[in-house]
Amino acid sequence: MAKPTKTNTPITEHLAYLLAQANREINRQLELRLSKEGVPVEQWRILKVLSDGNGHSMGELAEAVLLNHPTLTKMIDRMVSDTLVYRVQDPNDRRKVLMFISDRGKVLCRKLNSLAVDQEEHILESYGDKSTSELKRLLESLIDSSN
Amino acid sequence: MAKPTKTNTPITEHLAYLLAQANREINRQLELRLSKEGVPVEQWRILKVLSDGNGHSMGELAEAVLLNHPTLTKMIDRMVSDTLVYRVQDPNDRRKVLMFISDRGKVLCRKLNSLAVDQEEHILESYGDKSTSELKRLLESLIDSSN
DNA sequence: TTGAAAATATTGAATATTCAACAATTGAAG
DNA sequence: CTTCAATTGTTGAATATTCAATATTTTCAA
Repeated sequence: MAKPTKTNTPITEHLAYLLAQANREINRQLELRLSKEGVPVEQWRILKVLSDGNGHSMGELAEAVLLNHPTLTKMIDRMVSDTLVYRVQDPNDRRKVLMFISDRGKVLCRKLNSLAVDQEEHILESYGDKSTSELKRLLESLIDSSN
Repeated sequence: MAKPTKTNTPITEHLAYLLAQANREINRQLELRLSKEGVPVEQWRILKVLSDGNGHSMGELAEAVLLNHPTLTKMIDRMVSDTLVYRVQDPNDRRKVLMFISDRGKVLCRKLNSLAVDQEEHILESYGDKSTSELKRLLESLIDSSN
């Protein structure tokens, strides 16, 4: 008795592919909005994390904004040039650098937040309240289960 | 009467962020498996799309594997060097190039498929059957609603 | 207390991606 | 038909990312 031949799964049915596709699409839309202020998505994330007013080390930041260290260092260099953020050496551990958001950064961050909120609202409209919160829940739990 | 102050949404609650995070994690795991054969995820996708044996134009491929044209061209150059795929000029429209998978490509693709299936099974175990299929359904519908 | 290992951030070279310009072909309007 | 705009794919320069090596500071064991 032959085992039923496994139909070769098309790529569009792989979870990894669906995630990549959805991520790409949503990110593209967000990028489009944020480009009104000429800011890449990653910089918005950085500003948002720093906008709690606390100092965050580079390692912490890299983790939070999903960038690896050297990439973050170079992006922060640009943001320092633009006076959106600034570095302070951690007095408690001088290996570390603490990043802070500047006043200019805060102003920009508020504008970006409202652009991002626009997008979320747009998604809620076309995709629905229920689906959105359910999707978020499932994504969180997937992320959890992957650690 | 003051409108209730909107608590500034932390970044971890944005759909765009959750998608990026989940995508990154799942992709990292897949990358790890495929690295056993020394092949990047994008090349696996290309092989998988081409493994239907039909010719696919560069534009079609770029769309399917989520790469933009110049990036795809250069990746295909590498794959042609590795004799995994080959180019044929489309006889019906000589602007187009049709890509085909080679025998060597097919052999590699089968190995990669089984590595990818391993991963999907691993996800099913830790994350659950029900959650996985529900997540896939929601992602598909999000992608649909974004077009 | 000293010295080796670990943690943290940055740098520079190698690699990859993207943008804009280009070349070739097709389609379609006049 | 002819010409001009649109489509398709590639190229080269500019930009960004990554990997490996480095410098600095801290931790901790002997």
